[in-house]
Amino acid sequence: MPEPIEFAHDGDVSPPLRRLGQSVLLSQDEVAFFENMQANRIAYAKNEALISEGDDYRCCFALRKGWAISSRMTMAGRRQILSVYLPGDFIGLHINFHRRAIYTVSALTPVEAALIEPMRLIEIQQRWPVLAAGMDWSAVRATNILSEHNVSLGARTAQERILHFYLELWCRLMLVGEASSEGFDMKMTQEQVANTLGLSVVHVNKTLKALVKKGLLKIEGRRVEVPDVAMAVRMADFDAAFLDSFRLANDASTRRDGTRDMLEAIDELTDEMMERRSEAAE
Amino acid sequence: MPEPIEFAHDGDVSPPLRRLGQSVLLSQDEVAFFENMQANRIAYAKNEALISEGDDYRCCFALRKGWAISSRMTMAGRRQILSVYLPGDFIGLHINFHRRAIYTVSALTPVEAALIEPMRLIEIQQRWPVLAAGMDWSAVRATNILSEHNVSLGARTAQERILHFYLELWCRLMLVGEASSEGFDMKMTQEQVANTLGLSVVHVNKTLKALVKKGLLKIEGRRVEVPDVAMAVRMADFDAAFLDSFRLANDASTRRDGTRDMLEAIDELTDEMMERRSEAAE
DNA sequence: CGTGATGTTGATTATAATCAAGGTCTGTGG
DNA sequence: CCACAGACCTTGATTATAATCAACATCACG
Repeated sequence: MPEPIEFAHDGDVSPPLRRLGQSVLLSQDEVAFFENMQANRIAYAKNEALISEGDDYRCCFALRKGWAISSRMTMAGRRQILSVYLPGDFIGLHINFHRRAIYTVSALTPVEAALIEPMRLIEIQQRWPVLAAGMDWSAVRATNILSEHNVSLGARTAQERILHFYLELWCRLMLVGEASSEGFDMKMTQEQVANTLGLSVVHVNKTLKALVKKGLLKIEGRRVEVPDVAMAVRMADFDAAFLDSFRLANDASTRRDGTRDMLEAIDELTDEMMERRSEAAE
Repeated sequence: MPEPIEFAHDGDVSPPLRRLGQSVLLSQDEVAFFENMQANRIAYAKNEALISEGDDYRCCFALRKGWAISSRMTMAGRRQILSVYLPGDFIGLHINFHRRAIYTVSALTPVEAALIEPMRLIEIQQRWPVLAAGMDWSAVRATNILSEHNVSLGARTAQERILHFYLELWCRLMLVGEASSEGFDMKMTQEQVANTLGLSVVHVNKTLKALVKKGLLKIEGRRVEVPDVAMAVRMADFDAAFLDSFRLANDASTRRDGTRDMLEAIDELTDEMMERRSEAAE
């Protein structure tokens, strides 16, 4: 029976490990293997491409520092941002299933990424089942986020969309210690937000102003705060379940960072919302 | 070394197996195991729910007959359809990662589904690696489709969106022998299309009319045809790569159903489009 | 026959895109 | 230290796209 490890400080572990550790109970061996695996690190400058659409380069990354995005170009010349990668996220986990990359991944800020060769992934699947389960969950979570964006794009107003997206980022950042319960630092420009949420820059700008005016957001430069979380969660129809459901090892005892309070608060609001949603359905 | 199996008629195999066989080279044992696994079948009536949002029921299905959809309700009372399941697709492969279902799955037509217990999935992962790889690809493909819908919702006009969606369905149906190179039978109402593509029913109706008028679609009742595939593919910015990239066993020799011609034609158009897209990017 | 679900159409309104112009901030080179 | 360029943000005016509203038509089915 593997014994869960205790870290003196969260700073001791890489963000990817930290995220894995939140969803899965890793043994010392697994931790060692995983941290070791990140030896091969690459730094990317702001705006540099990690993967380009059409490449037949097949490699996956664990994001250690910085933000990245994946995007696709439309023939009409529009860019759609498909996902935002934050520290701790895996990039291109399934790239090996394709002959060539079907999207571009580029650094939003200076980035440090650990390169994970395909062989490593196979090794993990064969020899480290718990690690593999954690990475599976990571992939499932990425799909959940994508689904949630689908709901936003298809069925939410600009205000709801933007607010929802900001809350999502905030939650995700908190889970890797890159945001406090006060707020977070937004690394995306309004244009990038627009390309993520299917809106024009101008409209994003105006909508943000409106949200600030309503007291749903507080924005000073890059700094974002949410004055009234309960109100924001309600108005954005936000449910943290899609970010935080794989709780095999994810109970109170494993969270030593204050993250829990906020996520629990959102969970509570969720129950209330589930009911109201059923009512709305008839 | 397992030997690939040959079927006298495609009708001899279940749609899920047929789809797996297109992406992965299965041995006789694997085929036997997989077909056996589908013993436990459930029939659902039109509109019946296979899985309901909030359920803690955890089971996955292989869809054998009929169409199904997954959807979510917004608090504002809007419904967003997240994915459409066609014969051969897996439903809820990752439902075990969640405490409770985060979306509803319901039958669009009468449905026959094989129930796959969680234990079976674990067994597959441990004992049938090739089968597991095929199912992994299935999951990746589902994510690709979701990404593509994201692009549609965020960066395509109503006409492009609808045309793209119809082409997607056509391709997917051809791969399971439910459509011919002439066209296919649309099982969704205009309202369901609207809820998938983030449009209003009225607008879907008018846009469909416009597409028909332009000669991009031909619609008679449920029957849909695409008079000029090349034109349609170009105008919808359609690239079949996201449906058909995992070609370990997917070369000419494994396709005995005429599907290849059309997909290859689309592939050819794809190269041309890739170039134009790069130009558009600058 | 009704009755309910689906499809169709035109008129009106709302939301967001586009266009155009400035404004602010930051880093760079003179 | 200042001037300048480029990236980003802001704002108002105009236009386009799609939603909403309101009928009515059609069809399948009990």
